[in-house]
Amino acid sequence: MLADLDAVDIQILTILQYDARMTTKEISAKTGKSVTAIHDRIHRLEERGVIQSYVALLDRNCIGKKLTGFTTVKLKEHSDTILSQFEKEVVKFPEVMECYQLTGIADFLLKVVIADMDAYNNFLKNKLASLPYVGNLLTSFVLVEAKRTTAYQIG
Amino acid sequence: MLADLDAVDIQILTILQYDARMTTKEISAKTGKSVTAIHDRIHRLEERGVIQSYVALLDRNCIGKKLTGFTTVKLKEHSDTILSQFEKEVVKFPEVMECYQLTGIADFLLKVVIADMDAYNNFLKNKLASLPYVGNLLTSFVLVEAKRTTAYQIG
DNA sequence: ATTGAAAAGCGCTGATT
DNA sequence: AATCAGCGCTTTTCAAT
Repeated sequence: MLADLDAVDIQILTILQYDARMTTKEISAKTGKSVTAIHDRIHRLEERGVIQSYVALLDRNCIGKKLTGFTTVKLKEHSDTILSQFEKEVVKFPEVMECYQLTGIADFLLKVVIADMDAYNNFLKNKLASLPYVGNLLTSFVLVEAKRTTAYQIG
Repeated sequence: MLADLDAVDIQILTILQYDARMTTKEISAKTGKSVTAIHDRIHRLEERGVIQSYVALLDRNCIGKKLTGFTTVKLKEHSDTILSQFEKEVVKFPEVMECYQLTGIADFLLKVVIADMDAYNNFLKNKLASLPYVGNLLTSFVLVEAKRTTAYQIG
């Protein structure tokens, strides 16, 4: 599962995490390796699953998602069945961008990205709270997004 | 800021959010529009900032990041200067993937992705807690990542 | 494992309808 | 808007070291 990566692999991954449109030629120039070598390495990184996907990141304001919130969820019961049943249902909501089962005070943490406060309220009342065994809900809203990256520092 | 997008734009954005490597030719086939039309639309979506970037997403297990945690931070004082000073410093840590200023119980929420529990402990003690005006820290660890997507549902 | 060169496909532009 | 043609660049493959 843990892939052993040499310095060139790390360079490639670091570049592609920030700009997936960089050409093999440009990466070749930056690394001092040949175009084919870069091409092969990228191909192997994809095959090994180190690179999972290439995606476009959008500006959420441009598509009318003005509000981000984090909602912690406590369930009323905690059997494996009930936890996984909740998980199975909650991930279907498109507003739920992320869902984590956590240690500590709550059972789940949801990151919700949505149009506005009315929509959030509607999501909580009509969608989330209507799932079975949902107990306490506690929501905090994002005032400032100081940092959000998908790029890991490698090595 | 809010871009008005027609049905074809939404189709394009939806596709590229999941697979940024799809060619204009393929998108053309899926949408029934010409290749040039798709090309122009993508170009305009990039220029308007609707599409912010194209990135590669990695499997964090492959690069040795086994632990994800959420740490809430309360500061001892809450002047604008102190808040923005903290923000400015905390976003420099590469372990901090996301940092939000929140409403409610805490001042900041950090998403931290890191090698293991020892590294997290070290991060908290030697990096985070050493920033000025840091008060209470509360961390929850991710047991299960049930959903994590970068793709918004549009429209 | 890396290289260089050749082949095929894609992005991009401009002209035309 | 769509089609077509054309150029350059990129990807991809192959033979060779």
